[in-house]
Amino acid sequence: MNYIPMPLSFFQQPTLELAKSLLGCVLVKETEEGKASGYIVETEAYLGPADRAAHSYGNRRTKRTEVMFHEAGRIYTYVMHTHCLVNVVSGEKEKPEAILIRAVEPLEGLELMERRRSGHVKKNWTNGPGKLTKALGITMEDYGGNFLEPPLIISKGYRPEEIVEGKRIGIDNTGEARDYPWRFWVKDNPYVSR
DNA sequence: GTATGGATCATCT
DNA sequence: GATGATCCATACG
Repeated sequence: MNYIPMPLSFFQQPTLELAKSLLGCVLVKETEEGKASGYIVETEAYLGPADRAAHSYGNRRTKRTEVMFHEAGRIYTYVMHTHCLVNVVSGEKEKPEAILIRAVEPLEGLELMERRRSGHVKKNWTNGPGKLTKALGITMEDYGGNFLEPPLIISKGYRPEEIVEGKRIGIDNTGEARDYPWRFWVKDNPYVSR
């Protein structure tokens, strides 16, 4: 299968628009073991300065959040407990906004994913932000790169029939930011988390 | 089906 | 030393 990276202009949409546009696109990771990919079916937006739940709240700029201050299309990976999460950097330069990829639907490299997620049924390979990174082989080594060229790219996929929006997940002590409807997913897709 | 607690580590105070 | 943008196993209804 041949993948065509989305153009830079695709990533330059407003963050909430991009979060919706990413649904149905294909996330592809190439490693020495082979290629693995999946359709993006769930995303979550983090709008820097105004978002108490974001790492970049109040323009907090540290070694970790640095890449969010760069141009759209860059890769922001982050280690949470025992897992690695992956984000698409959006917004203009100096605007620390990003979109968390929460779930994908397995497409290519099924045997590879099955090995990486051994002991689980297919549905549980990629239906969560920490799971899909493991299934696709995404690590902190991808931090700071961009989605326009290998080994990690976002490619054109399909156009979802219906997109649903709702409150974010996994945020409970961050005040009102918890209730912002900044989570998007493809309606009725079985790989969406929860 | 829901609820709870432990794992385990980079990052920040 | 404290804190999580999580996952998984276990317990219970």
